[in-house]
Amino acid sequence: MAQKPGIPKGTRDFTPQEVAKRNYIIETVKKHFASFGFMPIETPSFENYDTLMGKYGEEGDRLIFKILNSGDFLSKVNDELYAKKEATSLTPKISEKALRYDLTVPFARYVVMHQNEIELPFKRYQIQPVWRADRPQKGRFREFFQCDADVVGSNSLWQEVEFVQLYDAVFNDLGLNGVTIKMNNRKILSGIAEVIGAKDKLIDFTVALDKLDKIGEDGVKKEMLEKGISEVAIEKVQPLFSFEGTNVEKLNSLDELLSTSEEGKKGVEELRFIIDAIHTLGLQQAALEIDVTLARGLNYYTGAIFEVAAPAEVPMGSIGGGGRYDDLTGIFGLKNVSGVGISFGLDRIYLVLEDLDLFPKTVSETTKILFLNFGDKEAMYCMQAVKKLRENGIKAELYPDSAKMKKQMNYANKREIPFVVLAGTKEMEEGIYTLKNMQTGDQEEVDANAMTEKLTKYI
RNA sequence: GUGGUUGUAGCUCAGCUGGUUAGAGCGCUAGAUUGUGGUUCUAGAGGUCGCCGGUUCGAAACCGGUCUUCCACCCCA
Repeated sequence: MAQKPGIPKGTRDFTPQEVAKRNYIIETVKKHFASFGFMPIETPSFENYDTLMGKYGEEGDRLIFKILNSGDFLSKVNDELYAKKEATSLTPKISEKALRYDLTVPFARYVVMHQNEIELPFKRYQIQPVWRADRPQKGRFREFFQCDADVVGSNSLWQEVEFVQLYDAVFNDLGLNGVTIKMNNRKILSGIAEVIGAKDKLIDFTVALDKLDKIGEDGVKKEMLEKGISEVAIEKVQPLFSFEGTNVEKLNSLDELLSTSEEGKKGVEELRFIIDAIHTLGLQQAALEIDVTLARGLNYYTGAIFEVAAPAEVPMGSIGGGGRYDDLTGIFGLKNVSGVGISFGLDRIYLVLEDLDLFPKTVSETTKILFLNFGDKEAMYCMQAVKKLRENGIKAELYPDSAKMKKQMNYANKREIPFVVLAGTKEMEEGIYTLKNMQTGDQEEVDANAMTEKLTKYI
């Protein structure tokens, strides 16, 4: 009985054309990572259950794919626990491995495990798939790639400055104009919460504020009230709802708003340093913008927060993000090591480039020249030329079967191969090849050397 | 995890308030064309109507469940 083929939801197959385009993005990102001094590492696709759980909040725990233990895993569960049918307490008993959820936590684990062989500050990049048991929708998959660059072991704000430049360099190279690099600082958010007397509600406060552009001022206020933030407190942050102006103007208003908060002032100072530096150094095409509503990844970011928005004309969420975490390795026992990093969302960048038709036409080009097959004798004659072309770096191939000419020509056509060669008895006698240009339809008789030269020039 | 949406030929989709033999375009195969592709013409192959169950004399169509697609929420790249 034939099985109906399928793949799990939220996963995808990639065609040769898609792989070529994805590789183009990956190669571009890698090139710039390397030019900024980052070195590649790789970590296993699954980690110990305990390494991942509890690192991404309650929501994150739910979205981690757990791997069932091998063997008769249920036999070791006691009846009482089993009878409770409670996933949170049962899961750790039947699973001790889980699929990688992001690249940051495995990196923190890596740093701690390899601390004696690492030279600080350590700059690494990592391009690997991650998995989330999320419900898929546009630009959201259950298996997707992250491209991360992080530095650990340096508190210097120059790192943040470098990351802004790195974002700019990559998106500029990809020809993606009009991206906005949004920046915020956890200390500013803390400061605001402190000033309005809602320090204990920092997370609720920022999650609500983060939705400003989505649900509007009234929606945010409503949510804040529901979360138990007082009306008086909300009144104090009124300026945030209409936070306009240049970056410098925003910094000045923040200074004023946060004058009574030490932590808040520190945050503004950090942000000012980065903005000033970028202002002096300049960016090629990206816009750098302070966005006080930015609150992503709040579970571990402690300083800078980055997020990259696609050009306004594309309906797509963030295509990159990152931030600073002062003590990420602390949970694995290595204290006082600060890290800062950014991530590129490969799958979403792909969709944006596709949408704007920004992939170079050459990325998916394959074989340049196809030799038609008229029989074994002729094929052998062709293979000699094929070999020579390949030695000269030209992608060439012979049609494997002595099929009808129409079929072979059609094959070349479908694959958009620009040249075909017809070589039969006549050509073999004269030691030449009939070279046909598939675009113009022109044909000419050339010897192997002339053909190689012509193809080399064509490329 | 919550709410909605989608599924018919390889692909994109028709298919009337349930009615007997489920269609189109594109693609595919063959021929017109024995060493010349794209265009044209002719013929042909190809479907458990996502899956399971129910209602009915009768289900692609109605109902329930399930899987899948896409969307919103939650959250996030």
